[in-house]
Amino acid sequence: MSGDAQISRLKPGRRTDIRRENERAILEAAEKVFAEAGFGGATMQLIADMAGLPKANLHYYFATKEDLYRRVVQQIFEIWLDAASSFDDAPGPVEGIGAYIDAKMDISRTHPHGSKVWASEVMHGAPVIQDYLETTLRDWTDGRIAVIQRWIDEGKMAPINPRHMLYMLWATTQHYADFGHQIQTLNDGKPLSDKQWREAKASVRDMVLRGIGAI
Amino acid sequence: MSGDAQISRLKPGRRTDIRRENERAILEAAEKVFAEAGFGGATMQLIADMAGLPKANLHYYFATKEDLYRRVVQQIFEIWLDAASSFDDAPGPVEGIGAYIDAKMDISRTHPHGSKVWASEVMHGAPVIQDYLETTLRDWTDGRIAVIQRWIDEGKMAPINPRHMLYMLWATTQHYADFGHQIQTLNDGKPLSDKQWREAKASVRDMVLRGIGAI
DNA sequence: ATTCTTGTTGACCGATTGGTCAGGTTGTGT
DNA sequence: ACACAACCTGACCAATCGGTCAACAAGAAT
Repeated sequence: MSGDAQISRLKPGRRTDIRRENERAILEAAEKVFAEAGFGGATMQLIADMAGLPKANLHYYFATKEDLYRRVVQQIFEIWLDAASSFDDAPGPVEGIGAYIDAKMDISRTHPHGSKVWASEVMHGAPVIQDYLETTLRDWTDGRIAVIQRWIDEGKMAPINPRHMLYMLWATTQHYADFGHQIQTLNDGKPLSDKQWREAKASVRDMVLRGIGAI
Repeated sequence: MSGDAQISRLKPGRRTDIRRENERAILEAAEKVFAEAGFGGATMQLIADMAGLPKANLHYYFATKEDLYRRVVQQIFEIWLDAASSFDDAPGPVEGIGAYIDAKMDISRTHPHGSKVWASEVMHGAPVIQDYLETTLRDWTDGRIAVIQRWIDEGKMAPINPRHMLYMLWATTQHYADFGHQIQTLNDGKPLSDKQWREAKASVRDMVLRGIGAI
């Protein structure tokens, strides 16, 4: 994951920059292609074309198609985990869950491709990130359920089932990324405007917070 | 779509039965394979094996892979449209939306594969059912939004945005099918029991109905 | 019994795929 | 100037794919 910080650090180095830039371009292109075509439908040639590199060059940086795919999936998972920090250090559900919804809605807008790749991965049985689900995600989920249960016990929200609340939250926020095309079609074929996104965020936040009796 | 009701109807006919049974077996296998591997990852050979037929026989009933895929997508869409009738003839949101949630949750349990195929299709830009989104789905959505708006005007629920309420409803109910694997992993690797499904349905219904101020 | 339609299938084909590799170029340290 | 490592890439390959086809088997109609 991270272990190359010793060799030749006199200058930022053009060589290092080349590697970093090419890997970034490949990952960006791969995220888009995997999202739009799925793992099976994506081709290394298409990713290469979109990244502006010859196909053989992709295999210089990423050994196999699966390695590249794995990196893309890990990327969105880490982004989501970072956003989850909104949950901590909150005095109650209105602040904690409200901030979490805002963060996840923002990610759905800024990283729609990653969200789709994750959804596709899970739908296909999570062949490459099953261990993440069983360790990191499970631990995170259990921790937040405990926090929510405490808020319930303190009378700060209705006695709902915390687990199903999390599912509703995940489902609703990610829906704006995963089903973005359907939403756009129902919006006269135009992407949601800034104003419409603000209304979407406010609607989701209000409905969820009212649904769990926090407001 | 439907136009063979004239020729040779003396008996139910073994030939007709063969065709119906084979098409059914192929569609069932295809739904599963498309859901688990995506359109690009699915192979006609795999579908044939699962249906218990030689591959060449698939092309006798369905000309191309895309034709077969199209039929699978149309199937789940019609099932959802049928369930949407729960919405009509309801005196208020508690009955109408409550029944709709129940129906969609039941479908997520009984037809998880179809739901995944639909999700995958939409995520990839709806290449084969774009016209359905622009016609049937749009009309249906506009109609229900009008009903919901009427309920709001009659003071039967809070003045939420009907469109975003529908999105939350679709997202949450279909999440139990599309992300069933993730839910199962977080349930100690075991599928939801009958009791857990009842609790899921009740949780979703309660949170949504409370979220829109109907209870 | 003969004819015709429907259903069945192994063998095959062109196209595309992920991945390899040899031989090249470019930048870096000495 | 030299050597070395990192980077680049056209050409190539075995495997797999969707789809075709000719030959055949089985019911139905006459």
